[in-house]
Amino acid sequence: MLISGYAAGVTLDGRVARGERTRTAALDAAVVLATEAGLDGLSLAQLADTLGVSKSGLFAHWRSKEALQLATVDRAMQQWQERIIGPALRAQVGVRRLWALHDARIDFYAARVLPGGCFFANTEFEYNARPGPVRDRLAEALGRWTAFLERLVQEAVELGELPHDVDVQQLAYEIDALGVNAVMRSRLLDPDTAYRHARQGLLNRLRALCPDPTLLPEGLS
Amino acid sequence: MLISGYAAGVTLDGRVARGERTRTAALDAAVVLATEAGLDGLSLAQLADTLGVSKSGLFAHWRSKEALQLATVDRAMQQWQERIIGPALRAQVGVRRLWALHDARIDFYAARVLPGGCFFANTEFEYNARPGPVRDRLAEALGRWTAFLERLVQEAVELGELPHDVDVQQLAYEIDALGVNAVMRSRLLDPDTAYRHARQGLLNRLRALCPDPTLLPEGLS
DNA sequence: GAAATAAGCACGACCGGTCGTACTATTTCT
DNA sequence: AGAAATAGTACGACCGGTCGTGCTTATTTC
Repeated sequence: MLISGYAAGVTLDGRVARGERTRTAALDAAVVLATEAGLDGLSLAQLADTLGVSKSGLFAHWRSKEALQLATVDRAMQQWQERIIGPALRAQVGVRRLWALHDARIDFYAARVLPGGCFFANTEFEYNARPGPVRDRLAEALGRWTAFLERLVQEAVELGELPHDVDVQQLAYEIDALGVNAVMRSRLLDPDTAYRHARQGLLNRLRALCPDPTLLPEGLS
Repeated sequence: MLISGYAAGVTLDGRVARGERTRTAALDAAVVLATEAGLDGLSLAQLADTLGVSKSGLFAHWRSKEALQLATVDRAMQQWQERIIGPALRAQVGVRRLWALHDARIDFYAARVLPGGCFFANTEFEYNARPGPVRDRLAEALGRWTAFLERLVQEAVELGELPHDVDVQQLAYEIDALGVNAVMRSRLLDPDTAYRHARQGLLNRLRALCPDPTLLPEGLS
């Protein structure tokens, strides 16, 4: 949502314009803070204070709070892509990539990159029953994530690393469920137990399904 | 948090006092509204309007918003007990009770008793990173629910309906994860698919573990 | 190369509205 | 009659948002 500023946020000699830098910094901070306080619960004053910027300065970049919220969701998707999906794609396709994805996700939670937990889990529950553009964007993000997970499972099936009669959507659902529950419990109960259960859950599933044990990581417990 | 009113909220002839009735009605409404707007996001004005009562009327029953939030959590636990745990306890102990619990939970979500989804899932994600009495109460609620789930699994093991080497906590974790994910996805994506995956997930697990197929419900798909 | 111009950017002050909360008066039930 | 329950009212703080102004930076002109 670029209201003013250089086109595409770069100067003619290719450097990143000042405004573009503050924009990104603002969104990065917004992702962190919104994960703690909620996407709606985060006040513009709080965000502005954290950035050392005035509230009106934020309105120079986004025409409304909702526009900033949408941009924050997009930024969080980028970060998820870089932090979770990227590493997974560097693993070999198939069961190993599926495991790498799940593992990267749990690692991301365990590293407390976002002290508030998971941006998407938190905001998706927050906007469960709040129709509007933000909810739609979050639903789209969830849909894309689900489709990606299913594709990874599908690839493992097509490689013969998982049985052909496995229910792809079902397995993808269960993997995601393990992760969602992990981030919630890790913030309210014992974190290590939560992470262990999330990892062990997928490991058990793969052990039961995958005929080739060399594709799986060594035992966890 | 009873500030005024008849002791124990009953009159001398045993009827429920007026204030006690409005208190309960207020908490019931608060559970519904907080599930939609968040426990913190719900404003006292909105709650008072819904009840046809003035804001200050609420302060006669609870000294602060936080006190009302804590009472709301307690009320939600009561409802969960009546709606989910109660029906499960009427099923035969063991695998059948475990299934009844999971099934009652999914039914509860599917019936949209709370249009906003699940009170506990929503608020637990909301208070993930907000230390204080409310978060502590929610953590306690989650801990109790977890312990209950684990006890049901344990009972099934002790009855010999599940193998003795099954990881009780792990299985309980996975069952809960299926339910949590179901309520989230049912509000953002296709509800029926979410419920089906949640049910099928446990069914698959039990089919793989339970030596006696007569204890399981008939196939779902 | 320097001066002038224009655009991008951020600021402080301020708006109407709503938040949670307190205090007092009045109605309603026991 | 007296206690309990509720309404009315006011408050200070904070909410999202607007506006006019000045500083900084890039581009153009001389």
